[in-house]
Amino acid sequence: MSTEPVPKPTLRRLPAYYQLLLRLRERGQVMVSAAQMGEVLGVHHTQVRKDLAFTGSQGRPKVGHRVEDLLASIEQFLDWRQATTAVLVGAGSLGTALLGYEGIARAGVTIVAAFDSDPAKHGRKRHGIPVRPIEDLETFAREREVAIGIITVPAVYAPPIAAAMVKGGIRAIWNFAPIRLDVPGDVIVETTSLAASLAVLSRKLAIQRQLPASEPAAG
Amino acid sequence: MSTEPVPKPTLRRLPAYYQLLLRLRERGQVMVSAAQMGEVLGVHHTQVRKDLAFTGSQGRPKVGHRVEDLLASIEQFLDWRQATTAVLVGAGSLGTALLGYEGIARAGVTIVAAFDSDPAKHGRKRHGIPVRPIEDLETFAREREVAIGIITVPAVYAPPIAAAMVKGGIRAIWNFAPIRLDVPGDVIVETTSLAASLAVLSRKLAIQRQLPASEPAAG
DNA sequence: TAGATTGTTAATCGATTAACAATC
DNA sequence: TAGATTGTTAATCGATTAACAATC
Repeated sequence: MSTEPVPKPTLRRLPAYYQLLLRLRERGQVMVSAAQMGEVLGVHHTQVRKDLAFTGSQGRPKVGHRVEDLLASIEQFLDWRQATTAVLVGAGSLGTALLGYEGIARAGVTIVAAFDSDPAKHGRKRHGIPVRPIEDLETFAREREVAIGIITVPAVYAPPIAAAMVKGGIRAIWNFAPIRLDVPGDVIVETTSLAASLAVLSRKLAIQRQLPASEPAAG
Repeated sequence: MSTEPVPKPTLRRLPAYYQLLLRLRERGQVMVSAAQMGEVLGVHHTQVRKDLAFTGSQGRPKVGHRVEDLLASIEQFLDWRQATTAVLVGAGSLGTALLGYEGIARAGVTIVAAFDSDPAKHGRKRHGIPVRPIEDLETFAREREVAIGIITVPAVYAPPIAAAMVKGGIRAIWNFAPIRLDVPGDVIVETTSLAASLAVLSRKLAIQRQLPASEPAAG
């Protein structure tokens, strides 16, 4: 596998390609063109070709790509075949949803424990995953050699939890709190925000409300 | 309110600023500089200034911005003060999490009903919101003049649901399915993907595994 | 073969960062 | 005042789209 830099937008599109390919396979389709994939997903065909090229997959002129090959290329490129363990901190509404999110399993990631500060949740299970006291996080992570930490707590609590994760030897943090996490350079942090997406929607709606009878404007 | 085009990344950062400002206000802080905000959130200070300028907020040299003013500017810019109703289709794991997500209420959006194809869920409530048969979606949307439709179903089911929403007069769709939704030009579609973020993390981890003892690489 | 499709190189577009003048 | 901070203009960087040669 090459470690060549890949545009972040490319990485973000790969799961959409992957899920489309799964659907095509299910329908029995063997070959697919970049144009077809782009059409279904709303991505320019040139863009699709570039993205797929990054994964190392090769197509054949006039024929397209083998669905099976593309699935394998994406899996390998994202290292989804590698079994990886994770813990999640913050068993609230979003956290619980992630515990049941099949996209995590698809990426080869298994959440082996959840942690929460609320004693009422300790010992209970969410989607079959036990909830433990947050004090046990560091020890648990170290002993079980956990690779990924998922943070779904309010922003103020996120930095100390990240620190405990790092102490516990965690290699990567999937952060849902809107705050910068200060970690050593070899620890990966990927921050996600549902609110970000909602803000884009809010703004588009605000503009639409301003322009009642005309066409929608950009921005 | 201006309808000038605004960079999408700017819109996506606004909620993070907003939540930080809420925390600062709670701590009793009255003024804040772009540098401070950028420091906490990991955003370049020039970027913060540009983003805030889009909302129409003005700061004072040597003093900074009033926390209260920034909160008001962002609320107005995103039209969060406007009461808006929404429905959600797909009361699974992610859908249920969204029903309990406080960020939606903060944006002035109230989810008034959820819809699901599973009869076992009909008449039940999730986070206090009733789950109804999917057949009632269009009529409900029209009668209640619902503005936003949230789609949290598998990709194959998303297009017909989007069509029903459009028929029901919905103005904007928040789409969590990895598929393009074909809607009239005056209907807003904003597509979000949790898997996208996980793919970025997967790739970084894959590269880290390839370079065991050296520094992390890009891409 | 002809033509569809791939894959790559060049051009355009958009966002971020740097530089700097304005100002409290 | 001096210096910190704002806000804007210019330069850089990165991603997308267009053009086109290669090829099955």
